[in-house]
Amino acid sequence: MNFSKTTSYSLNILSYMANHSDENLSADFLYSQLGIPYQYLRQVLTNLSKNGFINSSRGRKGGFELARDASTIFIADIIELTEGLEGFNKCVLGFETCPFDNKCAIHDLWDESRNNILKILKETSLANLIIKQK
Amino acid sequence: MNFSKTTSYSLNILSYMANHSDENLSADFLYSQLGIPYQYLRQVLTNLSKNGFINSSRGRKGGFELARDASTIFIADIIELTEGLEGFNKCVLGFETCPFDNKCAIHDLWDESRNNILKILKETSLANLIIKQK
DNA sequence: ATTAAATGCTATATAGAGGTATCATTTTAT
DNA sequence: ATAAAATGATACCTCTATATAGCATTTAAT
Repeated sequence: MNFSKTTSYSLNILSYMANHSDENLSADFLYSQLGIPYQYLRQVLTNLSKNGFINSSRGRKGGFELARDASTIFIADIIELTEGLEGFNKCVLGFETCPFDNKCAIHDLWDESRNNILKILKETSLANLIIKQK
Repeated sequence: MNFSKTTSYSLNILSYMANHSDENLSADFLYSQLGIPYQYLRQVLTNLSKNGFINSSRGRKGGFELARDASTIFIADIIELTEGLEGFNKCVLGFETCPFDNKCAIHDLWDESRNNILKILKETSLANLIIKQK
């Protein structure tokens, strides 16, 4: 019951970038700042780049930076990329058709709480993270 | 962002048993009722048995049944066994010490929602599942 | 007693997430 | 031009959750 490491890594990278916008950040530098294994960090960065969250520039002085304004990148978007949001639409008991007539006893309570979380994820942008932090 | 299959399997098995208390259920029969791979089902049953959730009887006419009253077995107890509840005490961004001064921007909102879920898990017993179903 | 039906136990296979290593390519500084 | 510093791409390793298989042991029915 947790987000994957890849999701955590991605969120951390992007948060860091949002806090250092207009700076070109190399994988080496990010490695020194975040506690992410170097080679895996590289892969995650590639993934974020290929999917339009960040831009990359090659060669000396190359690096990465946010591709869009931090206010337009929502946490849910990132999670959607890294592990999908399907988990938020599933029965607690783990079956598409819940054995209890497609609606087990805690379905309602569960859905309410889970929808709260989903709402947070969809409404909170990287910019929100920065602003609220300060 | 989901419970493990082992957790789902365990919840399903125990829910089923709560709905069929006083019946001795064999692995073969449970296999026919629940969609759980047979050999893995056996392992999960052994795990539940070793940890006091169910009793087993060997030999012909052997099988499994709840070890305690359904009202005393809470969903959180089961999850604690199968995958632990540590995930509910972690920072969204996945770090013990959140980069944002140990309290990132969505920490509060997040904790509230997550605590709601945890509360549900701790307060809902197998008996509640049956009762509410009817 | 013997057999059938059940669990107990344990070894092994498989798939995917996470992590490591290396070479190719691009760009900048000299 | 050349070397250094960066990303691009890709192959492979490792660990764990999940799944499979089979033998050992127990119990009940005959």
